[in-house]
Amino acid sequence: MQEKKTRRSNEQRTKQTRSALIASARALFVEKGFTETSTPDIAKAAQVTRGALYHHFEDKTELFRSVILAESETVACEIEESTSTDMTPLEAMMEGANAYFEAMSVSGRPQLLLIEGPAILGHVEMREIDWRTGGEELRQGLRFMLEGKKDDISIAAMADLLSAMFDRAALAIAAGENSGPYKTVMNNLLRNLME
Amino acid sequence: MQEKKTRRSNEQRTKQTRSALIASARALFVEKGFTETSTPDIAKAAQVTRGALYHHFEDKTELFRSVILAESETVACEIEESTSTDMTPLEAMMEGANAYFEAMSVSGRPQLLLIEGPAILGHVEMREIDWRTGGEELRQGLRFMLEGKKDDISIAAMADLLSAMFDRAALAIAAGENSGPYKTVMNNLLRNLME
DNA sequence: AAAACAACATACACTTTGTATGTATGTGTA
DNA sequence: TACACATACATACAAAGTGTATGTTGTTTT
Repeated sequence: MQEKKTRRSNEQRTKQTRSALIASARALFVEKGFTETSTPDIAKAAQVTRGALYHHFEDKTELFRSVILAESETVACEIEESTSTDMTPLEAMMEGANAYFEAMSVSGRPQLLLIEGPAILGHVEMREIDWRTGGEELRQGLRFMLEGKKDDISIAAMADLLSAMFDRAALAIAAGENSGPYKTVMNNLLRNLME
Repeated sequence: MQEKKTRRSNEQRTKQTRSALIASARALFVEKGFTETSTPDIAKAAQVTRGALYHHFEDKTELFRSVILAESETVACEIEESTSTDMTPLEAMMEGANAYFEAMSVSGRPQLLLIEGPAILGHVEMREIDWRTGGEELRQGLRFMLEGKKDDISIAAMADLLSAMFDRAALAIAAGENSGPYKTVMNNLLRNLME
């Protein structure tokens, strides 16, 4: 009759608790935003106590950071998997763009990565995370496509501006706008960059 | 000897108190962000009590909204004043672009309008505010420039994406990046849209 | 098995928010 | 001018949330 909870190694305990917290936090952050989400609620949803939360994360912001990092890495992986080495730079760009939109169509991602993230962690840190997780590929692609035509500074700026458009498109689509026009405009723009 | 505070009409009292609160709130929101700014601090800075704050604003968010609206309208005005009716659409666009960057170089504006705003008020409301205060002019300009070449839907999408680039450029510049490359890329892009 | 450590749990002190209620100052009217 | 009323503000309070300090249970090490 006694509910002897299965014996778990510390490693397992940590992994499971952290996962549960990150998953529950993600859901609540998406639903109500960072500030409107309380640590008691997160703990409740993850079926642990606040003590566990504060044992594994320095504070609420640190937990948020973990959520963002996980989300960001997922997106980066999905983009990377969509492209292969035997594509032309343009093909890779186009495929990457599609993969990005696909990845960002997962519920809550635009909100987390493009709205809450910059507000809570700051635009500068979010930009760094972006670069580490996928944004660099965009710059690489541009570099190939514009070899010799532009200096590196301009290419960096262009990559930044381009990714701003991708982000805005993802947000608009998430907000209910028709995806067609946005995707068309983006595709045309990429193509025009090649000439 | 007694500090008889000058008799003020209710209209004056309201105007002064609200102004003081909005000004102090703006400064603190820029300095520490919305969530990290407390209403006691705002009231202290404005030299009124929290009672006054909650008398004039429904809650902290409503005060924030007022700050954002004021800021947004200022930017819109500065852009509008920069253009005149005797310019070609392209000229007006270019001038408007310059005016935007100029306006967004005021300390705290990118943070308020592009980061905190979307997070606190939501991306959808911020987009509406944007349209009411200046964003519409961008769409108008595009419509002129692309008369007949594109349908209205595409033009709306393009305007949105274009403004996303402007915003990102403003943020990058505010974050310390060199403004040159960003402005150059934006100018070239606008020019290329004309052909 | 005992000590040591990691993973939690509980209790508390503090801050913050919004509201409810009280006071003062200005305003319309007789 | 005096009174009634409305508006602007002040104070007090209840509820909720954050992070920390300290206690307890489970796991690992020796």
